[in-house]
Amino acid sequence: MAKDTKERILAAALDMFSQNGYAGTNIRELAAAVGLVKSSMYKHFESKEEIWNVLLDQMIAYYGERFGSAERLPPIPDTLEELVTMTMGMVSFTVHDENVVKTRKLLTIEQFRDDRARALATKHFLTGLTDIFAPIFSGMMDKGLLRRDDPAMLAFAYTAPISALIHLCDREPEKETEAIGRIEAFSRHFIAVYGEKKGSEGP
Amino acid sequence: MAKDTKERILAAALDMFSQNGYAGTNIRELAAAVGLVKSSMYKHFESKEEIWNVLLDQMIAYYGERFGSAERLPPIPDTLEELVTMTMGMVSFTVHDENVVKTRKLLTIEQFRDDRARALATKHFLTGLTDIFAPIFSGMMDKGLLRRDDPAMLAFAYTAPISALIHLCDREPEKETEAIGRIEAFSRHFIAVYGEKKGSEGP
DNA sequence: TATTATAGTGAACGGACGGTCACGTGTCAA
DNA sequence: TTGACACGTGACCGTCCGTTCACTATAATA
Repeated sequence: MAKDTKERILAAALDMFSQNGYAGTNIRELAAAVGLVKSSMYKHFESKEEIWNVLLDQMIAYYGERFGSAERLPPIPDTLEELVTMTMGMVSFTVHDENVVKTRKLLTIEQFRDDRARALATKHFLTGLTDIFAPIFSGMMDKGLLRRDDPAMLAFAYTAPISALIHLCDREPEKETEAIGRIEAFSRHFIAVYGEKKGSEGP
Repeated sequence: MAKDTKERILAAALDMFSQNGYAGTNIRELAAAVGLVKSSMYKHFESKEEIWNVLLDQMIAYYGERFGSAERLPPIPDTLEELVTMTMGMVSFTVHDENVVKTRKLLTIEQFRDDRARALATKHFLTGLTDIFAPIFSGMMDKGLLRRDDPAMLAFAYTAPISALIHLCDREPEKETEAIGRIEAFSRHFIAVYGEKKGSEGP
């Protein structure tokens, strides 16, 4: 119960910051959440702001190694149905993983106060998703599964509505089932609109 | 400089709450922003929390009279191009009107802390938009401008990406021009995909 | 064994916070 | 003229905030 204290503090900070925001969180409660008293916090961090900065460092690093580098990309689906399956798997993860949910809430709350949070929020909510799906859709077009079109535009048209419903899950968890159902319905609508009827395309 | 003080306090509160959040705003600065000293605030509101509640009352009432009641709906476009024009007009308003922008930021920041903010956020960011566009698309289908489909699904597929880019404007105002350009591009993509080539439909 | 580093504590700090109050105005009705 | 009221102020209150510090217990090092 010694060296991991720092990490436990960061975990508690993510929890509390994501719920009450930076300004709405105080060191006493944060310390209590890890079984310490407030003065002990300063053995591990030199200020409340440093906790915030290290937490953001961590989130940025995690995002980078998880989505940033080339070719951690999922495989190109072989059928339209596979796209739906893959999508629902991703959604299920992102909606149920505690740390991912808390990270999203944190970025939502603090995006107007901190520049690094602002930049990471744009990645999480917008560019990151299209960057993942544009190459997928491009590959599916090559396989003749989707009609030829601008992959980036398709990726945007596909991910933005899904992202909106993920935000709904964050905001109103009791609507999660409904939201996930709507995501699947939207995904099927999407393949109905953009999918090619025939799976072949001459050279 | 007497009776409108209350309203000026509310305007300043919207401004500061939307920037720094409820917890990050203090009465002294809020009072100074309207040229008062903090003790004077309590002639108009009995607590900081009451300011918050009245402000939310106001936002809910404004939303209700603006979008809530039946038939404040825009007219059904007669051409696909008109849909683009109408959309861009709405977007321009919602991105440039100071109070609308501040309201959106406030709801974004406080949606996890206050239940009424939570509910209003869902209206602003999700259901309100689809409720406006579903009947529009339904009407356009009747006119043979859009292919027959579920109007609610189309409205969702149309408004969610636009909403995502409006959020981008709120978050990174320097990207506004780019974002608005992308909205128009998306709108044209949408009518290219869902629009009927011929403007007639037999009975 | 003596020394040093680490992790934790309680008490205390100055300052900022939300809120109260006695008081001074100006306005307006009786 | 008087009284009541609305609005604004400076001084002040208790509390909570982030932070510091002298101190202790423990465990590794020499």
